[in-house]
Amino acid sequence: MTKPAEMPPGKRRQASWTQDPEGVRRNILEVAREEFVENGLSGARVDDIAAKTATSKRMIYYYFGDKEGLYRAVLEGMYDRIRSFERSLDLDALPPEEAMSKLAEATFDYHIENPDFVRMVMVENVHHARHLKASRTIARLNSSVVDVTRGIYERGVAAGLFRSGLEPLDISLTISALSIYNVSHRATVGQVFDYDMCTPDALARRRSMTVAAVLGMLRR
Amino acid sequence: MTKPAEMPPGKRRQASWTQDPEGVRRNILEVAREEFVENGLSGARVDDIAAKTATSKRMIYYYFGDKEGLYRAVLEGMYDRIRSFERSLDLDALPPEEAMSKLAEATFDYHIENPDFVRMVMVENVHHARHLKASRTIARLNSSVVDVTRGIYERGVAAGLFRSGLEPLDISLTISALSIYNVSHRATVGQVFDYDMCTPDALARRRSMTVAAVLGMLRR
DNA sequence: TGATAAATGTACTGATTAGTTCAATCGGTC
DNA sequence: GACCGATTGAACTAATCAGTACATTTATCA
Repeated sequence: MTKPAEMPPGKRRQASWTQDPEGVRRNILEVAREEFVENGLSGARVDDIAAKTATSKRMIYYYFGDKEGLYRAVLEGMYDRIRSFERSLDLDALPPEEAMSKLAEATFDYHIENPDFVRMVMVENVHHARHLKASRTIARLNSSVVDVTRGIYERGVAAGLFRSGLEPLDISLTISALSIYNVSHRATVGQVFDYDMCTPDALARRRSMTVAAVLGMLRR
Repeated sequence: MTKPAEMPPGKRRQASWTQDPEGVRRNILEVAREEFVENGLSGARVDDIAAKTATSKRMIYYYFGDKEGLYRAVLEGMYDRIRSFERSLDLDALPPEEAMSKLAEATFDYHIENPDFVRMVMVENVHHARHLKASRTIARLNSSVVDVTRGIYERGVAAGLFRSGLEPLDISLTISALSIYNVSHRATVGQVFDYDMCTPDALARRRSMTVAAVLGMLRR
């Protein structure tokens, strides 16, 4: 009760400590996410990550092997999250146009609320998705959103509301493009056009324009 | 006439050399563009750039001061190019819907044909547009495209073709989002959905969907 | 309780990397 | 043809950084 009580919580235990593999792992992953999202893979520093951790650099290598292993683990975690978001979508009960609107809005909102994911995907694209390729967990766990989109689209075509001949995947990609852009290009757009896409007002506009664009593209 | 004739053009002059400031500058910028586009700012190596140059590392620092100065110069060059593309647009003679289609298509094509620019903008966004901010040349030389868009949009509204109340800038951003995505996210989409957005077929589809989305969003 | 494996801390190292030093050479000019 | 600023080359350096060696502590279980 002499020293431990005054420890800044989460940092610097010395004489005695208790094992907590899962906690250490989580802690490292959290810090690493912030650093990779902020600085990219090559910009992030293992020493900086370690310093912001409750543990030491040693542990990073113990659990994740090397810097890229850590990066991959962060990436996988983020894809896990969005996959579970996609699985949570349940739009079968709604009429086609409404379902498609809700799908676009939910996707839009997800990206606004998860800028870290958007930035990580950007970083990964700069690296030509090399680490995505290397990850068994992620590869080929793909199409849940596309299936949702296909379902809605086909109902819409059957109901005579949507024009036929479109690829569901293309529809998904259009929604994705319009959703991601607000986050991914916020900085350059902000600078070049002196316009912040992420104020509540701007977001409301861009959100409704996204829905309008998607539905406009589908209607016959 | 003894040595110079057999020099691999652009590399390794030694005993004697001829001054060519502009050539050296251009050469460095070209190589640097490739490297920054491929590896990002922190991923690019000054030594690698120098090695691929017809000149030496010394010259990089002589002309550009430091790594960031070189990066900024590359960035500025790319924005110069797209600004001149934007100025070249002349759509006033066309009826509003056709003009808007052509604008969307031209923007789409520009990004497909200039993946380096798209990637550089991505990199810059990862850095929160810090270098764009620092560049006098680029800052505030903005809105030419938006002016073009506004012109077309207002003609369309006046003609009763487009619904009113939209922001021209938002229309520009929608076109931009749909155009950039194909290049910027080619790698991750390719991996996650096992789909190459940049085959001729895929591009044709995405191009026409982009036009459909933009017009669909504008029509009343 | 003692042996063993898992988890952790401390201190170090070899390589890489941005940036520099110093001097040589070129292209004009007077 | 000598002088001077602009341009260039080759080798060097100080700092940074990913990764490691080695020792120590904790938990588990027989």
